[in-house]
Amino acid sequence: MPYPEGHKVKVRGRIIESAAKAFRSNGIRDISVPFIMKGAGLTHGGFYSHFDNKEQLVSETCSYAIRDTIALLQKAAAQAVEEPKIHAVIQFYLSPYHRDQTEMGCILPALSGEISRSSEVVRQVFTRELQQMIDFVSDLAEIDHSTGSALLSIMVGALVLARSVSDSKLSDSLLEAGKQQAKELIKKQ
Amino acid sequence: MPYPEGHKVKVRGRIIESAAKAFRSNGIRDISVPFIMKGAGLTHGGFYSHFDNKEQLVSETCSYAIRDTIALLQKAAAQAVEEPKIHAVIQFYLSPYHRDQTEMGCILPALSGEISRSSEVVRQVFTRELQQMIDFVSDLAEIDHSTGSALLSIMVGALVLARSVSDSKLSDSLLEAGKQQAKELIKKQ
DNA sequence: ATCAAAATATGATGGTTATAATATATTTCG
DNA sequence: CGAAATATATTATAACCATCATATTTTGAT
Repeated sequence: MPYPEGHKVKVRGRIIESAAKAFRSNGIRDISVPFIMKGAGLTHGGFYSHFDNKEQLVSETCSYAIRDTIALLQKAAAQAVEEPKIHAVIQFYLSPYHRDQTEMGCILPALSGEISRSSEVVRQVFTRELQQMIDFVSDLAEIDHSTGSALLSIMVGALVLARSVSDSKLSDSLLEAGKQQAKELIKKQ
Repeated sequence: MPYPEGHKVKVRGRIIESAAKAFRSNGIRDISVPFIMKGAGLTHGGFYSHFDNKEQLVSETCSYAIRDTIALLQKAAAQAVEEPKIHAVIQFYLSPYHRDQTEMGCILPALSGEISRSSEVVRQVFTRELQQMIDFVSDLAEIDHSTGSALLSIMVGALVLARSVSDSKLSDSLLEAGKQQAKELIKKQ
């Protein structure tokens, strides 16, 4: 059994990380397998010994990236001292920083458009992970899942619009409006 | 001057309509120039006598499609009899019908992900039209533009998530939650 | 009917893509 | 140190794309 224990698993992980970065800032369709492999420090040929095809990578990357996003938001929540944790999450999510750092942030605004046109398999994976995301925000805000869904919707919608707009003032105001109403939405319950 | 008066303008319009349909249900990157031309009843070669390049078509199609969407929502508003017009718009926007008829609906959930990664020119056009959209919903709901932005955000976010999910129950509940909170959001003012 | 202009079609080019087949390099174990 | 196994690289293929150059068709005016 040549090659160190778990070597392949590690490389596979690196490919997924590379894909997650690339997909977040450039979408799925615009990123090629060779480019992803280069990002993992490899050449394109080896790809198919790790994954059956690009679709499988997309599925696994989605799953990874949402879990990664939840971890990121958990960290944001942990930073809260006085304010409610959910406020810290909203504040971070709809910050100019998160808007501009597409490489690291939540995949929902970046990829959900493309996911909606993806294969059943990809969408199934996405569905499972989105549930987790809804659970996370609902629990944190101590609201029911319906309100939690709406909270996530406003966060995703505001961020995706803020990113599409070329006028920075309008972009900022979309974030601000989203933040304000997201907090209102929680209060009501 | 051969060919009827305004012939070229009409054909150009048909190309844009074809592009709007195709982009809405399949995204920009996944739709080729030959495919768009076929949709307009033409072959690919003539494309470049109508547009400088694909980017220019994308810009004009964006502009057209948002104005088209506003018209669609105006029609929905006109249908309202008892309820406030804005309720009718929200009801339509977050309906299963609108979720499933990607070919005709609003382009924001379908394309804003890709727009955010598009060229400055495209994003400028998008910005101008999005402003119109915010004006439209704000005026209709008689709310300020900040609240109007948030209203649009929740509508877009809920629809894009509802479209990405493979479980129809979750999808429906995302729409429902969005509708409910969208209406709450207006009430508060 | 015919002609010239305008619109469209055909065909070609250079690039990129996902994927597969084959070759090479790397590592552990004997 | 050397052999076998496994991971990675190289090269190849077939499809598709945006764009361009050239040919053909369509049309109103003569």
